[in-house]
Amino acid sequence: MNPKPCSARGTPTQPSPLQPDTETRLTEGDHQALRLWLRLLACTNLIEGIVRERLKGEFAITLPRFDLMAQLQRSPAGLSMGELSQRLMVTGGNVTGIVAALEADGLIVREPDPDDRRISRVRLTDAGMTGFGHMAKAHEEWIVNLFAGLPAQEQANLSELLGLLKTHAFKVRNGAV
Amino acid sequence: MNPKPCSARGTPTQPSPLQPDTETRLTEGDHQALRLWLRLLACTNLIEGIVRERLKGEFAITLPRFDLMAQLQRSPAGLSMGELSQRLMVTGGNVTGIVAALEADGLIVREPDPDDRRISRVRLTDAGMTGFGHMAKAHEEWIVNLFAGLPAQEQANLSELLGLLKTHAFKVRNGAV
DNA sequence: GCATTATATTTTAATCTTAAAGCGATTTCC
DNA sequence: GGAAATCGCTTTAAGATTAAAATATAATGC
Repeated sequence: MNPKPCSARGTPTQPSPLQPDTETRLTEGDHQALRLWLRLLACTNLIEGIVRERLKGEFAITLPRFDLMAQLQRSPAGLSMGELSQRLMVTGGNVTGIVAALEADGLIVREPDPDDRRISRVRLTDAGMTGFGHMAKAHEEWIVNLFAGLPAQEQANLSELLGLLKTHAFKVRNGAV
Repeated sequence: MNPKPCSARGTPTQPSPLQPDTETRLTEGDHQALRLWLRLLACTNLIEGIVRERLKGEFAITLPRFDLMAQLQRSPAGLSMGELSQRLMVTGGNVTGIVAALEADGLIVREPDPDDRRISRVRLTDAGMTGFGHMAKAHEEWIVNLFAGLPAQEQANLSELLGLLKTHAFKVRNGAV
């Protein structure tokens, strides 16, 4: 049996993050699925850590703020807090905090909805649009480079396998298995 | 171009977490690597969210605490704070907080090192060992079931592809590409 | 021996995150 | 038209996380 840990972020002792290799924690006899899970986790955390680090280092922005701006960039007419919550798949209270931070930086604005006084409409400012354009371009390049270790055919393969895994995991979560 | 977001946790508006499907945010013309990255992220977050939810629901424990106990279980002689920090790949300050919480629950103990007064030695209590045994057994079963959608051969395949991806991403991070 | 440097840990301030409670505004339904 | 339910959002409390500063101990180098 020999139980194993199951998460992995990306930072060692004190300074500088990034160095996730969850797999060092493995022993003979572990179940294949457990090993695979730790590798999947290590891989995702490695890449996510790199993206976070670069966003912070090159654009002084956090990943959650980048993600929120990405949603707004795709909806130029603006989104309500609730729509942001759904699309980012986080709680409403979380959106409240991130929106407040971006608004304080002048990257987004909130306007009252003329028809429903419960609703706030959020959209990018001009500064937000310009800034996000630069970030998004760099971000896409990072991802393409990080995945360049796999030829296109292998990428398609990986995507296929992950699709199967996701579909099955969804079923398990919803009690359908 | 059409820049995309790049993270995904697992919770919608207000209550109940779990529901990550980052891929709904995709548009025609996105680069293959970007689509693959979002799928990888969605997959990992889906599974991690399920594990967190079950650990909380069935054992009233968080994932970071489970991971820390897993490390101690593998080192019956105990580990220092610094060793825990390295193995969990988180900062020392983070370990301080998690250890404090587990100690308050009586699952672990901290003892001074007889030779070096800077060092704290941390190990599972009897209650911690017993409790972790149950959790680890359930945890492994969850993972096996979540991955049961892929036959063994496909799992080996996925592992292989992730290995290549991880190796390449490491190189990119370290400036070797 | 003593000053300097290095090591182990904790503390602090920020950020992100959730769940739950609270507050207005709107809709429903007699 | 008014009570009740619902909806949209914010606030609060708890936890995880990092970076950086602070503290205490140990090791090194004259």
